[in-house]
Amino acid sequence: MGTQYNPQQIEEKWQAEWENLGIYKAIDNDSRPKFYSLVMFPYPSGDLHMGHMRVYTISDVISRHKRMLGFNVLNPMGWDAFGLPAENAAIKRKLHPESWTKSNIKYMRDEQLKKLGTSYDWDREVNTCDVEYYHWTQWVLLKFYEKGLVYRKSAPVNWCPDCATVLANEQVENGACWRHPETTVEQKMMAQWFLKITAYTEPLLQDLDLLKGWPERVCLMQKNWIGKSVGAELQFTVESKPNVKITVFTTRPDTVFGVSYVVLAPENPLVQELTTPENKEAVENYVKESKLKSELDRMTTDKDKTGVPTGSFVVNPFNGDIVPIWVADYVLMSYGTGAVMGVPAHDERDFAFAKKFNLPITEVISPTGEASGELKAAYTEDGTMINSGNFNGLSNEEAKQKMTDWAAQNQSGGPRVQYRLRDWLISRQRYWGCPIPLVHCEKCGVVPVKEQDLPVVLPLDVEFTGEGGSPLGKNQAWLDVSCPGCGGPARRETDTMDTFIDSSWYFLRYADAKNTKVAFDKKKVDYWMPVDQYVGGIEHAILHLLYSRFFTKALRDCGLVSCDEPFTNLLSQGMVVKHSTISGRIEKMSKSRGNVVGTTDFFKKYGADAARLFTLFAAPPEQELEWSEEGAVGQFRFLGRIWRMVQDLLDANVLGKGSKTKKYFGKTGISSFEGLNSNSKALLQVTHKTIKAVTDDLSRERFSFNTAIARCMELVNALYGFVATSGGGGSTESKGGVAVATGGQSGAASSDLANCSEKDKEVLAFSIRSLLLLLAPMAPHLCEELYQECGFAAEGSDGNGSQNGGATIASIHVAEWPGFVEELTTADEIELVLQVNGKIISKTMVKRGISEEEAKTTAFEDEKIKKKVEGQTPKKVIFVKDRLVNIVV
RNA sequence: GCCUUUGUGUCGGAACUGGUAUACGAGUCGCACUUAAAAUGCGAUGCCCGUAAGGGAUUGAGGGUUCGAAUCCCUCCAAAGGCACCA
Repeated sequence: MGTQYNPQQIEEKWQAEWENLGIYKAIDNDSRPKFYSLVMFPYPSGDLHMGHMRVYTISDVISRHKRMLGFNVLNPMGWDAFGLPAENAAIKRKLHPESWTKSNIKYMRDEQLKKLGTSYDWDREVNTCDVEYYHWTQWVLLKFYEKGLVYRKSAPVNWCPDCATVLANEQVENGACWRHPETTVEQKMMAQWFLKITAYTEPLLQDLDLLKGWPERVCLMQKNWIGKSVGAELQFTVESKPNVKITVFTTRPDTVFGVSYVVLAPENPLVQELTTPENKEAVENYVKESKLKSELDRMTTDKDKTGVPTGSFVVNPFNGDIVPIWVADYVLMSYGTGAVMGVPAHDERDFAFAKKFNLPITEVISPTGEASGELKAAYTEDGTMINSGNFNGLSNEEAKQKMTDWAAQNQSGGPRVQYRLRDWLISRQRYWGCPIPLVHCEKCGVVPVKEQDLPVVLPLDVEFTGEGGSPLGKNQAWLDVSCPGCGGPARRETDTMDTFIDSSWYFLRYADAKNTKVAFDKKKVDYWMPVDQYVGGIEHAILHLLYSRFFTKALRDCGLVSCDEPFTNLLSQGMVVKHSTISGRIEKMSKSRGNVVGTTDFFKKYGADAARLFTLFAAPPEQELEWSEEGAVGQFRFLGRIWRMVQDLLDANVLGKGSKTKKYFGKTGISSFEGLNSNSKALLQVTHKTIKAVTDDLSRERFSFNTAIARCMELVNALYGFVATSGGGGSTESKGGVAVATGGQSGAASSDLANCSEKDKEVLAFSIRSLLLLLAPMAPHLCEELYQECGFAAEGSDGNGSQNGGATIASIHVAEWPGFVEELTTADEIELVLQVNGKIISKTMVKRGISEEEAKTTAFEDEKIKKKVEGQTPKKVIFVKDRLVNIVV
């Protein structure tokens, strides 16, 4: 029997065995309570590193724990396989995107995810670039088309020159492409396909309140992204053209008496119409200049305000004031009405603009109710209305309401809600994506492909030149099609879908992954959905999570699913960072930073269990984790410590098949101190305490894997102490109520254990069994191996059943999660802290559950306390049960 | 500029609803085993004063609430992230 812990010898063996046994298969419509555990599926880029492994480890531990708790667990995996890198690899290395993607998937699945010891139900694997999958992506899009959620419009769009395609607003960060932070996004006017996500703005916003299991910051980010502003629309009639009105949106209708000008965005079509001949040249130049500016330049807040007057004027409907119309690029055409009213006294931007161009500044809200003379800055706080006609004297909050009402009654506007969220631009001028199932007919216009003609298959025989648009546009045979409407000549849409569409419904397909008739069976989806626990990176706080919420609501309205929200609970794990020798800083693990730790080498050297444990132990899941070789080796040592102890006990016939010790325990195992000596009692107590603590740590409220492992380490330390003392060598002393060993050696001593009482050995066996069960979700291979070797597997049977080699092997991963007895989780003696004025003076051992009276008496009898309170009368004595007595003098 | 989060030993981090600050691990040191090293087992280890017994300060800084604050409140400082001319 080898006593060396060698993960290589056990890990692959068990991975194969688990697959054989099929213990990770989810069962549709099972009677057990369901638990849908989901992890954001990866893009098959080719090679996962330890940084990637964190999210899979966390999600896997949750799944395994739930399985042991008796849930019917769905823990699936798949591939977000359409996307640019595949296409770029095709251009660069002359590989077809399909073969490149497929070989990456094979490697990542078989050599990386499986070797991590994950518990996926691979029968439900999905791959978004498989025609069996994207067939249904197209089908879903057609459903949305029927609902009027898909439309084409010509609009200024974000163009990334590096990707050679347009991007959605959500994919633009700081004016640059989300994939190419160095590449400034250009604005282009193009006819593009959009998904009407704005039809769901309010539900998307309101239902954030339902997401109690989401991190607050994610909800907040979505809320900010949706950007609801409640205000009013006000209309200003053009003085020279009474039939032309300028509509502005404002959140501050209360400041309308302070309007000293109105500004149009340079792109506003009214600019041309309202510019007087003498201002024409200046305005045209200004508009031309601002078009040349990049989005990024225009967005910088701290640059000087620019603008030119149009020469026209408008009438303020409230007070009849005549104010000039300006053009300025601080007003954006894409938000609100593309026109704003300028109130310098109460808006910082307007204040800067008015100062620069010497426009009047009229104060209409004052904190004191009196005009404060010359303002040095805009006053944006609340106050009392002044200089505002009939509204004077009101609070500005009241005035907001009353003035909006007034505008509505006088045909000059009314209440209006404005959102920042805009429709989702979904077309991409790229090849490696899901074809859009629409055709362009000369006669009929845009016509959807008939359902029975789906899928529109992406042709594989195309040429990749890397220049001049999508290869689809050059594939004449694919391009030509007869119109589904009139049968006449028509042309396929050459744009493909944004890959975020593929990932907006993949979690539904897992419920019924192999269905060839429909996208998914509604019954199955309704059984599994919503996802009970989703785990993924914070980078998708807006993008993927908002899109998926939208899809779920839209599909619900198509009658295809029943839930309102797809993901009940969300865990956003932190990044894995490591010191980079390139930058000299601690940075996110990535190839370009040269700080990656590969999986294969690590698994070979220390095993997947050690990798998993370190990832879980080094930091709480939401926090950043710094990879450290020493720390990881520490976990390898911990596993070795368990391994050696169990092997020694097996060799000594204290455990395992050769022993007479009881191997099968009920859910709570040994649940009484009866007949135990002090050593066994202490060990049993630590065991129950550990079961309680780990159970609590793994619960959703905490997901505190790091402390769960720490608790297991304490149990192992206690076990070593027990073996040493009970074995004969060394003596025992009590420290904090727990027996600990001093001296003695485990290896030699364990053979002495054979002479221990059966009762002691039973406690030891129970304790070890509990340890293995608690650690099983986190270190699945080692725990399974030792569990089987000890013969704990045949629980419930008479113990003679075939174990290794037989068909009836009961894996630890389907064993029942251990229970505990509350009374046995604490020692009967506790340390009572004695304080004077909140300072610790003394400590003393007392019985657990000591009464207030007794505790106080004990405190006043304590020598150190006596000395401290001597000659003073206690004002107050505070007692906290089983914790402390505090004497206030 | 606005919003959010986080500041605890040499390092990663514990301390759940205010009640023994520094669990667990890493590192370092010592002892045992060994011809030796590694591995392993055992022990020590936040800081200052002290030979010791013991004492003192301490959870980014300062203040407050409380018998008692890492934890609650206020101000400030630092770091990370999000939003950013959104009217």
